[in-house]
This record gives sequence, C-alpha cells and structure tokens, in this order.
Amino acid sequence: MTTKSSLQPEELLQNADLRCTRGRLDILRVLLAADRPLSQDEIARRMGRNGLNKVTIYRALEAFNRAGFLHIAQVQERIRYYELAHRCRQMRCHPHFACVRCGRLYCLHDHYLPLIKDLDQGFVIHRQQIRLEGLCPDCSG
Amino acid sequence: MTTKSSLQPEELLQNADLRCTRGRLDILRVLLAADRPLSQDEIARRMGRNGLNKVTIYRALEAFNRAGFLHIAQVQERIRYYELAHRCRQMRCHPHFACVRCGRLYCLHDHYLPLIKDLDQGFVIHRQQIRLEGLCPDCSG
DNA sequence: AATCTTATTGCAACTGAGTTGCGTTTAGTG
DNA sequence: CACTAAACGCAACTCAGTTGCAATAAGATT
Ligand SMILES: [Mn+2]
Ligand SMILES: [Mn+2]
Ligand SMILES: [Zn+2]
Ligand SMILES: [Zn+2]
Repeated sequence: MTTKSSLQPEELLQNADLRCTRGRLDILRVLLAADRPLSQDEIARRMGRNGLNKVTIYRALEAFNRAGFLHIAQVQERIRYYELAHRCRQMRCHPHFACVRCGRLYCLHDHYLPLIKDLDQGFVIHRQQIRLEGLCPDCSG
Repeated sequence: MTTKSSLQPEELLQNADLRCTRGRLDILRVLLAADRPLSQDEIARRMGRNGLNKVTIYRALEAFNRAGFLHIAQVQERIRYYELAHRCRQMRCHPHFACVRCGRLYCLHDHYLPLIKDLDQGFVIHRQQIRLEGLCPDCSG
C-alpha cells in the first residue's frame, strides 16, 4: 500500500492538511466504494443530491493527486479516470485493462510487474503504470 | 518488431491498403525521423511547407493506427502522442518515461517487462503499455 | 490517354473535458 | 464570536480532437 495510514476519508484529508468538507468527504466515499477508476462525471453522478460543482470536484481531485493518495489512471481517452492510491505498491501502480470493444476499464489488483531498472543515470522514477488493452470476458466470447 | 515488413513509407501504406499520397508519406517520414512520440501539432510543424490540414493529419493517424503500424503513446495529458509501432515487440510496447517537471517524454527502447499473465479467463490482451513518471536527468540534478 | 470510382483532403463549425478568474462561503483556529 | 485562508459556485474560456460536406486526386479500368 502506498499510504500506511487508514483509509478513513477524514484521516486522508487531515494527513494531507486539507479541510474536511462535506463535499470532499463525499468524493472520497464515492472513490472508496468504487471498484474501478471513475471520471469526474461518474463521481458527480454517484454523489447524487449532494452534488458538487464540476469545477469544485476537479479542484478537489487535483488536490488529492498532489497529496499523493489519488492517482489518475492511464486510459487511452480524453477523459481522465481517478482512483485512490491505496491499491498500488509504492511506485508500482496496479495495472489496468481497457476493453477496446465495450470500453470498460478493469483494475488488475493482483497483477504486478517488477519495476523497470537500469535506467540511464539521472532518471528518478516516481511511478510506474501499466495499461493492457484488448477484449474483456464479456466481449471475447 | 511488430511488422515484419520494411519501414519504407510506401510499403507501410500499400500493405495497409492505403493510398500513397504525398501528405501521408510526409507524415510517415516525420514519424520515422522522430526519436519520441509526437503530437499532431508537432507533426504538422515538422512537415513545414508541405503542411497538411489539421483534420487530414488526424484522419491519417487514425487510419495508421487502425492499420496497426502506428501507436498512441500513453501520456498523462490531454494531448495524444503518436509513434510508429516498429520499436514494440508484438504485444509489448516499449515503455515511456514522462518527466513531471519539464514535461519531456522519453522512449525506453531497450527496457522491456514481461507480459502480464494469469489474467482471468476470457481476457484477450492486444497490447501492454508501460508508463514511468518522475524526473529526467536534466531535472533531477 | 480519357474515364470512373472512391479514398483522401480542406474548410467551417462543432464538441466537451478540463481550466481560469473572481466574488462568496465556510472550516478551523483562537 | 471574530478572523483568515481554504474551499466553493458560476460564467466564461481553452483547445485537442471531431463531424459534415463539398472538392480533389490516387489508381484501377477501359
Ligand atoms: Mn485501478
Ligand atoms: Mn516511444
Ligand atoms: Zn469489453
Ligand atoms: Zn525533465
């Protein structure tokens, strides 16, 4: 796990020196309950009535990302997908599988590859992400 | 290498049943000469006088991608970066390193990781891409 | 070489995820 | 309760990539 701390929304925010607001707690609850990275739009829709302004959600996600407990999953699209970082190992993020047919995105929580090594002198790796694309079980039948 | 065929622009197009036009040959020459994935804008600028319309470039890249000899490199940005596929091994693309400070993108042509295996029944992998982010030699000093 | 078919191209207008500026609200401190 | 900086909402913006359609040209056919 990237964060040793608990996954309580309150603690995530406090540890990052972010204010504990209703909206940010809601965003975190949505992300904690999600089983795959979500777009801003998906997050907003899952917040339902408590809906925050689009801009506010983007700014919160940006702050979470800066704080390090949120990742932007690599998807070959214009839309970004966000997820909490707790399922990643230090620099190695869990891989994602993108289905080229139905567009679904899967988290491969239990599939890790070693970190790339022997980079040229001077490269400092912060994060390694892996993306698979192909057909998902629903679409390969 | 993904393609057994030569890297002559003409052959790439003919093998893919695409018409050999001046513009498309120019795009391919630019990509062949590049040492990293390029955006549409960068491609256009490197074509200089022979400049094609933006839309035409996008449509050509789309066709190349469908034909399989061009890849869209995974970069955590809104802009897409394109490169020829000849430096990738079957399903395993060569990794890319993105510097979080200067924004530069590096191709790691000689660094490969094994293909992820033991996916759940039904997943069919077409491509595996790896993205590293961190500081490049220029920025880590 | 002239003709035909249809892939390719250019242009203008569009789309929409993400951003910016700024005035208002509110969490957290004391 | 007052204070201050963080968080918020809204309107307007940006700009990479897309779409529709008419004009052009590759290359196959006569
Ligand atoms: Mn994931
Ligand atoms: Mn590359
Ligand atoms: Zn699928
Ligand atoms: Zn750098």
